[in-house]
Amino acid sequence: MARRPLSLSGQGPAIWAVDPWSPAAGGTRQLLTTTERSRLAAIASIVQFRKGAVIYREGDHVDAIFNVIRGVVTTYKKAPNGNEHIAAFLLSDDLFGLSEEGRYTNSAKAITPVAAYRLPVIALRSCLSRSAELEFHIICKLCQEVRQTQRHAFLLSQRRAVCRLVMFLQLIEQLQISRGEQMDEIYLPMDRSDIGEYVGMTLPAVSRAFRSLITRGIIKVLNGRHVRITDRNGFEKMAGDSIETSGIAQNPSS
Amino acid sequence: MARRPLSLSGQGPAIWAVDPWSPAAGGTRQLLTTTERSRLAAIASIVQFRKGAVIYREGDHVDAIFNVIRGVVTTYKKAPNGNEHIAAFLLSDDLFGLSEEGRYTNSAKAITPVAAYRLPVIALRSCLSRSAELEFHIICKLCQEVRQTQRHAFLLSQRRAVCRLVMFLQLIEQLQISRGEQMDEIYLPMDRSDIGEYVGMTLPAVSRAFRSLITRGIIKVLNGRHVRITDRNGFEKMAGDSIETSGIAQNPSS
DNA sequence: CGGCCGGTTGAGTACAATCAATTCTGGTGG
DNA sequence: CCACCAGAATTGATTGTACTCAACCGGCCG
Repeated sequence: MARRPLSLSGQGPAIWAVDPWSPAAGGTRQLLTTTERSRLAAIASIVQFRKGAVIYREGDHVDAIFNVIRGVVTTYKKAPNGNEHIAAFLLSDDLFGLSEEGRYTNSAKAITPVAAYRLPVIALRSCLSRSAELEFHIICKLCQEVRQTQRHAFLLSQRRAVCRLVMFLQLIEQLQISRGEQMDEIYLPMDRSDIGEYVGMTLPAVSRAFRSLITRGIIKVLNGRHVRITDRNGFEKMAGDSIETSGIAQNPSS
Repeated sequence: MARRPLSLSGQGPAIWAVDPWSPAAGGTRQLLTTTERSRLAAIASIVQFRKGAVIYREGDHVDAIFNVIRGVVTTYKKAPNGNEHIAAFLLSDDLFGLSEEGRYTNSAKAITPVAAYRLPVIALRSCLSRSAELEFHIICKLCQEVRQTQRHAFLLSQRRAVCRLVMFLQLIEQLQISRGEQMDEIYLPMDRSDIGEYVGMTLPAVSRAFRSLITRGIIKVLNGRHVRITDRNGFEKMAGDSIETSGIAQNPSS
């Protein structure tokens, strides 16, 4: 909430993504050059939000987009029946503030304490129009965004609950690996309810799916938020099974 | 399949989308100027596909992206259990060929006869790097893409089948309205099976959901592919209900 | 006419939603 | 330090919905 002029934190806005076209150009990395970052810093301010704070609401007039520095943000939408659906988790170096005809298409809230750059669209647009290079980097990030959202949709299309949960864990793990964080265990910055709203199941169902994986010896959960995969093979298998509840290896006929 | 040098069909590649930031700048419209289109035409070739033809496969090396001229394309992914999941339906003036590190992230196939521009990425990149304006239009289109994919995910997060189907019909209707096609009835260019793979249900379930809407007098189906909404009010209601099977108007307490 | 394909319908079952009770956990104050 | 509380998370019992498998229909083409 507290908005203050850009101080000396970081080197300016940052975008973490992968070039869609260069084969394996170092995988995911920082796309912006230092000059681009400082140019963006010139138009940005830093904003901070407490855990739980709503950053904007669906339908609000858009005058800025955001770039996460620290913490976790979710974008979400209320279903007509009252359920909330989480569209995405945004981590550091992610962008958020997607809009349509000048209105935000989702609401956004901080699920941890958050610091972010606030980039006014007017200034940003003129900044973009002067640099094809910078725009190209935005294009790369947007492609990343589309891929991520497609993976989310793919996850949601799975019928079995455990399967959805496993794919979710894979998603988060992939995210953390690409950011170079610890690879031996998965850290979940969100609570069970958030997970449920993301994977399209109720809170009890999330809990049961976790239990199912634990009793099968596939994962181990430490503080509720630290997950360690104890049976990588079974884990991957779990992502794509239809009915085979236990290991009753039914022959893949046809 | 038949690739031939660009002839005199159309005025070159086209992109149909909405500027995310200008409030109601004419809604969805043609983003590219005629000079941009002819500049792209210079590097494009026209390709055609028969109904059912696979255009590329997930994991193939990427050397071009595509811009639909006529017909309908789907991008899809095979689930580990064998189910196919449709990520998107692409219509005229849409782009497809999303990739990651030089590999297509989905497969693509024509579900009707299709004509498309084929834009080699190498040429396209150098074309983009010379025009910030053009890149900005691509950015707008990508934002559109993200929104559309988020709507898809939102649809998939709904639990009731009829609800998903109604949201699907709304999606298609919205698409056709924004393109200025006939608004009195919805035309479905895809078959029931495709619908099922998009909305995450089995073919019988799709059929039953249609029947449910028909017997309730909410829609009327003509040739299987032409849908007319006879009870707009009930239709919208249907999009967001939890259990209320019939019209047992239970008071919206709280 | 017979087969094939897209689509519909029917019966039984499995999975997750619902509602509700209970445990666990972290934080607060006595 | 412990009792207490509130919120998060787990577990239990029941019900409903959509999946599965299978039969059936209607149009189209050979």
